[in-house]
Amino acid sequence: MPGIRSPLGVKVTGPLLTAASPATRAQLLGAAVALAVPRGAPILAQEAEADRLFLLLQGSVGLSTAEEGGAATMVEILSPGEAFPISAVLLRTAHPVAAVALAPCRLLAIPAEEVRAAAMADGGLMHAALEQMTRQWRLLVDQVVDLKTRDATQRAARFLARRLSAARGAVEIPEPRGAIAARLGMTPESLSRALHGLEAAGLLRLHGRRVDVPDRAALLRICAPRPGGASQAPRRV
Amino acid sequence: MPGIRSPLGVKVTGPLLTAASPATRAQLLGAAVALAVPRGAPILAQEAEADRLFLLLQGSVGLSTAEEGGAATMVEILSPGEAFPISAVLLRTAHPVAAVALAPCRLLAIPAEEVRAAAMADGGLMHAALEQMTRQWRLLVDQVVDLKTRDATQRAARFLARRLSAARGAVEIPEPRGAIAARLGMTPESLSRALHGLEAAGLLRLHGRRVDVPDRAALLRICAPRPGGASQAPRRV
DNA sequence: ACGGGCCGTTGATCTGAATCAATCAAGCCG
DNA sequence: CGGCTTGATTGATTCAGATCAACGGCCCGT
Repeated sequence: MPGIRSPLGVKVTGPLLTAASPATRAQLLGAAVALAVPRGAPILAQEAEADRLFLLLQGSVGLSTAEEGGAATMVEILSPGEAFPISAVLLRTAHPVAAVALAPCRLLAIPAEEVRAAAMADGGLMHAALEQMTRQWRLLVDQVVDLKTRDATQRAARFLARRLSAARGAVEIPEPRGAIAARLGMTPESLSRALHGLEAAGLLRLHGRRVDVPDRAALLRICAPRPGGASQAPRRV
Repeated sequence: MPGIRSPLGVKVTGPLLTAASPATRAQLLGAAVALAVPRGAPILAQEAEADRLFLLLQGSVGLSTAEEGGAATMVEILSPGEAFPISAVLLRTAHPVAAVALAPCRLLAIPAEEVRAAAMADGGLMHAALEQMTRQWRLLVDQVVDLKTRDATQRAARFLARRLSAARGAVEIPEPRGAIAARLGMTPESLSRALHGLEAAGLLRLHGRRVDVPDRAALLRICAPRPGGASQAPRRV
């Protein structure tokens, strides 16, 4: 996908804006404000109404929920190119999850009013928004399946494999271990053990925040669903 | 929400169609075909391209995924009023989950072409589609939080409480126990123990497929997140 | 350079839920 | 009406992963 150079001089990629017409895109980018946030900074409070649409250019943003009891969960980790919170901005509803920077981030912020006006005028943008929500839904479906049918080691292996585009190579993990563990539904201790177990099996090598994966296919081979999981659907009810 | 009487004589409710203009709605309902399917019947195969949009009028439909290994997961259980697969129909993409009747169902099927044409012409329908995808996304967010932060008993209690509209009353559970257990991420044995544990605690009474709940609030009180769950987000990284 | 706090790792123990196995209730068909 | 298949329940056992606790390294600021 070709990058689009905004008036701010930053390259903008991501499926949402590329689906808009050039005129719409120029309009939106003209209203955009670039910002940088340090690791750990809150970007969006839980249940807040979104007055801006954020485009993640660099870094990593975690979507987490905290219940009154104090327990928090990392629901999703967003990578560069993603926009959020799409539906909260377009539908004028509160966003049920908080967004926090898990690594130093560069973001583009577009006023919600502009985005809504553009979506009204440009059907392609609305279509792309539906595509993005569908994509987010599918990612959560995958996560639910993972949580229900795979053990901790398999979930960790899949997480790394998904970050690796090529068949072999290195993955950068800029997020703190605790955030990854929360995203994967386990404790930091369990994540550490899973990762070191995979290293002991020769499937990867840990170098601080870099992980070398000699063979992505081998990593995924570990992830076959457990023969008898907590998962049986009624066959032929 | 007022019911809309279709040419087929069935009452149609649900947020998707009520958002369309009367003309669009009449057009879609004119093309609709009513059908009834028995418990256990497949409605939509996994990864299939959807040629029809289904509206669930009565019964219960399960969305499940099966991986080659044979393990299956119940991702979501749909109630009357829901439409599926919205995004697969509108975006012409394959639906990643299979749909199966968990109870005898009455459905309305609308050809995909009609729905796409209507969405093109009627902006309200597209908007409603985005709303519905957002709703589905939020339901999955809730499910992920449940799986990560609540134990089996709490998940079972929340499932029942969510089916109960009033503060007290009876819930009908037409679905087989195995399907519910799969939706909740546990085995049928664990679900049985959780349910009977709640009954022993006086929070509900089991009568076959009917469950009496004397106090919904008490049921939900059980569900406070575990003080220290597998859930800590990085605080002030 | 030095202290201190935080993050990640490692070890020991405990527990919730899966698994294995058997029983029981209930449709359903012949 | 009785046998048979299927689903729900109960019990015994096992195990993955949470919890509790301690340690080491790294980065921070002074």
